[in-house]
Amino acid sequence: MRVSAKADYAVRAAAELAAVEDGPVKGERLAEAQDIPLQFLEHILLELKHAGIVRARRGAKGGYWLARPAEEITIADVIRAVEGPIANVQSAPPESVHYRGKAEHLVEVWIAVRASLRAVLEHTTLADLTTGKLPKAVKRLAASPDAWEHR
Amino acid sequence: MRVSAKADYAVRAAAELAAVEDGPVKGERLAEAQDIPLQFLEHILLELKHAGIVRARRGAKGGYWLARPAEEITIADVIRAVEGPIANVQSAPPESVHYRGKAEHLVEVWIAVRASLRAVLEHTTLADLTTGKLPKAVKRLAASPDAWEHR
DNA sequence: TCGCTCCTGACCAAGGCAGTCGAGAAAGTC
DNA sequence: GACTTTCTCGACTGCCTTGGTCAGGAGCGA
Repeated sequence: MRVSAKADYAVRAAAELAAVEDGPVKGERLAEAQDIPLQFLEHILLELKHAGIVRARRGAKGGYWLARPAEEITIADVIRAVEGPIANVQSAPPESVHYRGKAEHLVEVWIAVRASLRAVLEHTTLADLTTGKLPKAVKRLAASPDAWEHR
Repeated sequence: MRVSAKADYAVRAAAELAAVEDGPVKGERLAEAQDIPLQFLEHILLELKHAGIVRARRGAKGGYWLARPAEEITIADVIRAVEGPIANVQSAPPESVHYRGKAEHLVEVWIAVRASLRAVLEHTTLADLTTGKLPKAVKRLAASPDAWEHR
């Protein structure tokens, strides 16, 4: 139930890419802008490339750029690219686990958990993130003061 | 973004306890009912005890029982007892991280993620779970057919 | 062909995860 | 008081993930 450094870095780097439209940005610049260890970031960018989220060119004037418009890439896409499926239970998708006894309805709870995560992550795009114009439902969730409380 | 075996086990054991009201249940019976390795389960039950969710007595006729009524214990309580805070980013609470550059609004997204998890987990009690009468919002989330799709 | 930048695999330390083991301490039961 | 039952709890283990670093290679542009 936590967001790994890798996922966090990946989203931040992608956001940075979403904000520039003129040509490739080199890894070094992304690393500086977001304060991410360069060599680690390069691994992450490679995964994003393999997932078809980012493109890259080598050599002078090389760098990375988004493969699709920022409006069409969601945060969920980025996280899945580096972390695999969201909200697995015991490394298996929730719909495939089978509960017995008094825990039968637990599967519905995990499904609901996943659905509510998706509701946030699949509807927020990189464009939303860079402009700050988050979807209304997300804004509403983040607006409540006790969403900011620690517990 | 995954549910650990420990959290899953903890909730299942707690659900099993919620379903009996007559006296203590021994660890062995819980382990069998939910198919959980006994010795591992005992560690988990101990943590639940330290968190004040469960009580225990040793000796013949000993066992475990819920410290409070099942209607007053939420799944979030149980998960926090064994896993710590829900939805941390990089092992720190989301409201304490500071983003720069184009990722500034990311903090709101993580807050929204946490809030939406809480909306499910803090409103579902052990009583809801054993009776199958989940909160309406949770039912609604789990009812959508594509909540069950893999992706 | 030279310099730049990405690409990739190997490696590493620390810590978490999912348990197992074994000795003890309390609570009955006879 | 002996005995059994059951929780308590620390130690230990093997494996995997996390969060990196390092070194070399491969493609690109000039």
